[in-house]
Order: sequence, then C-alpha cells, then structure tokens
Amino acid sequence: MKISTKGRYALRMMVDLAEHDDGEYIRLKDIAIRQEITLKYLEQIIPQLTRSGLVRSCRGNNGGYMLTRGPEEYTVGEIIRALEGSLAPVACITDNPNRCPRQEECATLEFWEGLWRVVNEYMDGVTLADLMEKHVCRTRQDEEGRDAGSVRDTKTI
Amino acid sequence: MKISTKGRYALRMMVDLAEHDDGEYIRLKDIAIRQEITLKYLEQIIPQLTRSGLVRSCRGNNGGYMLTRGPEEYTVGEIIRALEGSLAPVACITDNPNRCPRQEECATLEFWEGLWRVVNEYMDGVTLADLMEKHVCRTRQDEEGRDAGSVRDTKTI
DNA sequence: GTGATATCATACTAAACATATAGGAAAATA
DNA sequence: TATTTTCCTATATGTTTAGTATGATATCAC
Repeated sequence: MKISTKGRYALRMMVDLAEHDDGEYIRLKDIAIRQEITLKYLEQIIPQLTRSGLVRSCRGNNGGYMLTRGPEEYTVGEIIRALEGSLAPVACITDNPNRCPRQEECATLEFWEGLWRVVNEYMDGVTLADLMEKHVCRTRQDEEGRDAGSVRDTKTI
Repeated sequence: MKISTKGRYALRMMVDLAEHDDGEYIRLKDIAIRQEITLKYLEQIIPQLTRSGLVRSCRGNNGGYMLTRGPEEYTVGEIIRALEGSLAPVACITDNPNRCPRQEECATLEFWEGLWRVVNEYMDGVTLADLMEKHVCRTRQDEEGRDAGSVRDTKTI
C-alpha cells in the first residue's frame, strides 16, 4: 500500500515548478538542488509528466520546464496517476488484461472497488494550489518556531 | 499503491471462516479448496491472524481455525493491517525509524497524512459482517443470471 | 559555426519484495 | 500408535524499486 518514490518525487517537482514559476523555463538542476534529489533520477521521472501534458519542456541553453496550466487546474490525482498508473489497490478490478475468474463469487471485490473510489476521490479533491497554500503556512510557522541557523544535511527519504 | 496477495487472501480466509462458522474448527484444507489457493501458501499467511488474536487455532485431528469474535466485531482495516502492517502510503509519516529530515519544509507531507487517514477510515468502516451480507446478495443475483453447470478451473488472480 | 548548456534516450545494477513451493517437526485425537 | 492437523523454516524465482552511468540531441549566445 505504498506510493513509490517516482510518484512522490513527481509531485514535489510539480509543487516546485508551481512555486518558482516566473514565466521562464526552470532548470531541472535547480529543482534537484532544492528538493535534494539527484538530477539523474529526476531526468528519468519527468518525461512522464511531459508526455502526459502536465509540463512543457524546452531543450538547450535557457531551457527547462514549466507548467502548462495554473496550479489550481491540476489535481494531485492526475499527477500521481501519470507516474503510478491506475491507483487500483488490486489488479482484478481494472478492466485490463486480467479480470479474475472468481469475480462473480468474490466477497471482497466490491470492497476493493470502494477503496479505489475513496482514494481517487481524495486525490482528485486536492489541487497543486492547495499544496502551495499549506506549504506557505507550514514554513512560516516553522521559521518562527526554531533557531534560524540549524543545519541539516541528512539524506532525504 | 497495491495490496499484496497476503492481505487479500487473509481477508478471503476471514470471510470464509465467518461464512462456514458452525462452532467446530474449520480445516485450512477446506478453505484452500473453496478459495482456490494452495494450502501451503495459506499456511504461511494465517499465523499472522492467529498471533494478532483474530482467529483461534487447534492442532491435530479435528483441528483447524475459528473466529474469536462475531463477524460484526471485525473491521476489515484490522485484518488488512495485521498482514500489511501500517497502511501509510509513504514511510516518512510514521513515527518509526525514519522520519524525513525535510519534514518541516515538505509541501506534500500533510497530503499523504490525509490519504492515510482516508484509507484507514474507509477500511475501519467496513466489517466482516458487511462483506458477508453483500456476498449473499451478489451470489444470489449471479445464480439467477447464468447457466448453472458452468465450469471454471482457471487460476485465481 | 562553435561552445556551453540543457533535455532526452537507454542501458545497467544491487537490493528488496512478491509469490509462492517444499520438507519435516510438533501436537492432538481416535 | 496412526492419522491428521497446525506450525516452523528453508529455498526458489521472478518482478519491482531506486537508483547510477553514458552518451546523443537540441537550443541559444557569441
């Protein structure tokens, strides 16, 4: 029942792109530094976002990435699904290749369909803009509450 | 974002135990046949349910397993968690060994906490008894709708 | 057009996890 | 004591995760 790093990092990239949007393309290198994730790994993740039309890319000098819409027009659900695929908790409820032959007699099938629906509804109910707002509040609170010069160089999970 | 076979099979075993409860111990062999899962694999899964106190076991002749409570006293959540562990979608929101050092500045943390809550609430809102009821309805509908003698020996997903 | 800088494409790898299968020990009952 | 059941542990196999590495290709400033 875990979300992989690809989905999580993709979401963080999208938030980063939204927060640093100034009309120019944003280099992946800068995102990598800010998010403390290696450039090479992000390079491998972000094409999924480009192909899904969630971001626009430009090569070469002064190239980079930018959002294709306003932050309030993205749901977290579509971002995560772009990387994780369907969020169905079990394979047998998708139409896909493998429908289970026990479907008609399975007591738990509808339960899993319900879980799927609940997860999608939650994720589609939150937008990128929502995450940005919360983030501003959190960091502001946080800066008040601790000593300013604290160094942290431990590894990101 | 998947539930493993262990969690799914455990849930099906619990429903099976509930539906065939007649005060006697139920042999795992019978569950294996009904559920079309190998005995050896179920043998490996069910000890988690015993250790968690969800079922009671008895060895030897006429031995087997039975529920320790009524079906309406089990939530699906506790059954799944007994096998999958915490249903936290990301590791960094559990208190456990690895809290993320970026926690205070992370824009997505609260989102994941919300997802965790939603998943738990859904799963804890459904009982074993609920699954049984639905099952009766489903199979009854189903038996009306198809020819009776249809054979299915394909593999369970 | 050349050099610098960026994305893009692909291959590789180590470790963990999923999904079982198999053999036999221990206990309970008839 | 024989049979039947749970219980424990080892092994196998394939897939996924989470990266690292190498180099090609496009774009722009000069």
